[in-house]
Amino acid sequence: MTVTIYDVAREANVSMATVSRVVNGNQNVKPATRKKVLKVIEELGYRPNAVARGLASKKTTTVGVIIPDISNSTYSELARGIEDIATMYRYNIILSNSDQNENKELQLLETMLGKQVDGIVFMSDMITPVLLHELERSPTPIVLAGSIEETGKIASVNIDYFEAAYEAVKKLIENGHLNIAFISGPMTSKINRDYKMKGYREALEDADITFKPELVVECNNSYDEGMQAVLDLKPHKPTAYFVNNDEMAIGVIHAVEEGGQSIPEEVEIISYENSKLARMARPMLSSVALPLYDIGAVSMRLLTKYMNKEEIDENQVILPYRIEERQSTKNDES
Amino acid sequence: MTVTIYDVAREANVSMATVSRVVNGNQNVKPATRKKVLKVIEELGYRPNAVARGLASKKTTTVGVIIPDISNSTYSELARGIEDIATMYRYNIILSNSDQNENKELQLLETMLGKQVDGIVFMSDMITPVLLHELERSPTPIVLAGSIEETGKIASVNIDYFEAAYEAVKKLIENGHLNIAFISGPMTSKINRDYKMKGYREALEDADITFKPELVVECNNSYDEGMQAVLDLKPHKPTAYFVNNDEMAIGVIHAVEEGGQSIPEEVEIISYENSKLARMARPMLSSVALPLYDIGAVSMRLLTKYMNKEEIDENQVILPYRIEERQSTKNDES
DNA sequence: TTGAAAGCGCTAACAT
DNA sequence: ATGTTAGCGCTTTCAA
Repeated sequence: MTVTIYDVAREANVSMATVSRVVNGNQNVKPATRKKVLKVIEELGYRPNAVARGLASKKTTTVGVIIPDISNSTYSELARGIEDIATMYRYNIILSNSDQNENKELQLLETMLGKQVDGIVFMSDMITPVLLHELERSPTPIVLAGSIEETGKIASVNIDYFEAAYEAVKKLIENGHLNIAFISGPMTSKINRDYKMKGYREALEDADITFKPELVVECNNSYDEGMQAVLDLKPHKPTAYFVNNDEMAIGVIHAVEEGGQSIPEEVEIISYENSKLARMARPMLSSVALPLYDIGAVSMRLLTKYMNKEEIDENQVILPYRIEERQSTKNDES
Repeated sequence: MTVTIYDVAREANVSMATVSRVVNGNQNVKPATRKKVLKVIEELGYRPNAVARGLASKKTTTVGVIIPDISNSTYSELARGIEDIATMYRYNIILSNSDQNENKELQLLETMLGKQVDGIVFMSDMITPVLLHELERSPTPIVLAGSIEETGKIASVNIDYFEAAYEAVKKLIENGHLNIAFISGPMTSKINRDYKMKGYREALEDADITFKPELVVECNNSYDEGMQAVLDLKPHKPTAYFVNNDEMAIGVIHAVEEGGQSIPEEVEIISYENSKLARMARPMLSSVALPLYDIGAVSMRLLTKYMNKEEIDENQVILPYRIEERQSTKNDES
C-alpha cells in the first residue's frame, strides 16, 4: 500500500538506482529521465523511507540530545541553539530528559546509539567515571554542551565559569563589600562546586577578605530557596549577594526588600545567567551573561564537524561571556 | 566491526530467530538457551540496531513533536509533559521547532513521516486548510496539543479557552470594573482571536458593558509590549487588565506602578497562564491556570492509544483549568 | 522450542 | 547515463 522506490521505478520504466539518483540529487541523470521520474514520484505520492535509507547507508541524519530538563529555561535555550544548527545542517533531533540521573543518562545513551544516531549532544552537571567511560566508548561522536569533563577526552563547549564568577565577585568587592554571600546552586554540579566556588573564593582571597563558609548557601536554584537563603543568612549580615541564577536572584531581591533593605544602596546583587528574567526584575538584575543559545549552537556545529570527519583544531571550546550591569549593583553610570 | 544478531547467533549456536526472540522477550525460548544467548550478547557487547528493526517491523518507537518554539516556556512545559509520557510508553521523541511558520510545519511533517515516526504531536496556533489537509492525509496518527482545529477531524487536547477568559473577565467585572482592557496575544492565533476575545466580549456584554475596541491591544506576549500597552491605553483609563500571559502581565504591573497607580487597590490585573513567574511577580499575579504539562501528557497518552489501535471514546479532550487568585486582584480572602 | 528463509525499502558498488 | 545486484540487520511467517 505504501509506495516504494520500486513502484516508482516500474512506473517510470527505469531502475531503482535511477530513482534513487534523482531522489538524492545525483547529477548523473539525463534531464529528461529526471523529469519523467519526478513526475511519477509526484503522481504516486512517493515519500522516501528514511529508515530503509538509514539501514542501507548507515546514516540516519538524526542526532541525540540528552538534556537534564527541557522545561528548565536554561536548558530550553540551549536546546534551541542546538536545534537551529541541526536544522541548518539537515539533522533532526531526538531529545530526551535525563533529570541528571546517571542511570537514565546511561540508558538514554544506549537507546540513542541503538537508534543509530549520527552524533550526540550531551548535557550533564556531573560526568561520573562510568559515564565518561561510556562516552568514550561511543561509536558515534559526542560533544558536551555546557558541561565540564576535565580530562578533555570528550569535546565540549563552555564558558570560563571560574573567570566569570571571579569577575562578578570582584565587582562586588570593588564596590566596597566585605561581607559577600554566595547563593550557590547544587554542589552536585561540578561547575558550581569547583568553578564558581573557586571564583568566589579566589576573588575574596585576592582582596584579602577571609572566606567564611557560613556565607555560602547551597540551594536548588528556585525562587523560594533564594528567598529562604536571605532569611538564613540574616545573622551574618551580608551586604552583597552573588547568586547562581536569575530565578533565585529575584527571590533574593524580594527577601532583601521585605527585610527593609534597599537595593542597590544598602545591598547589591549580581546574578549568573542573564535570562530575560533579569530585565523583568525590579530593580533590574545585574548578571553574568551566559551565552546559552550559543553554547548549544556551537556544540551542534562542532558535532557536525565530527560527523563529517573534518579536522578539529580545538575540541575544548570556550565561549566569551560578559557582565551585564543593571540596577541591582551600583555602577559607574548610575 | 559492529556486532550483529548474526554474530550472536553463530557464537551461541542458535539461529537468528532465537536471538531475536530472547532480545524481544518472547517466552518461547527454553531458559537454558535464553541464558546462553544472553551470555553471548553480554560478551560480544551486542546492541540491537533499531533502524533494522524498524525496517523489518514497521515500527520505530519514535514519535514526532512539532512545536512552535522550545525556548518559549509555555511550550517547553508542554514538551516536558509529552516527553514524560512518551518515555513511560518507551517512545523516543523527534522534536522540531516550527516557529509557527506554515511552510516549516508542512516540511517538518513530511520529514517526520519520512522517518516513519509512529505518531505525531502537533502544536500550532493556526491550523490552515492546507495544513489540515496534510494532517488528515497522514498515514500515522496525529494529535493536536493545545491547538484548536474546529472541524474535529483531528484529535486534540485543550482547555475551554473561551470559558476561562469569560470567567477571568467576569471576576474583574464583579470587582466593580467597567473599563477593562484586554492585552491580547497575536490575533493570528485562533485561540486569541476567537476564543479568548469572545470570552472577553461576552463577559462584558452579559454585564451590559459596551465593548470598546480601543481597550483591546494586540501584543506579542513579551514583557516590553506589556509595558507599552499600558502606556498606549492611558487615554482610555482602564482600571483593570486582562492579560494574555504572565510575562506581559509583569510588564503591565511595572508600567501601572510606574504610572503611579497601586495594584490591586486602583488597578486589578489578571493573567492567563500561571507559570512560575506568577508567584515571582510583586504583587503576585492572579491568573487563569493553564495545565500545560497535562495538556502535553494527555496528548501523548491519547496518541499512544491511537498507535495501539485502541478504542477512543472522545477525540476532543477538554482539560479543566482553574483560576489562581493572588495579589493582583482583590479577593474575598484578601 | 527452534530454525530456515523471505522480505522490509533503500544505497552503493560494479557493470554496461 | 543507466541497470544489476548484493547487502544493511532485523522480524516474521512457516515448518519442523
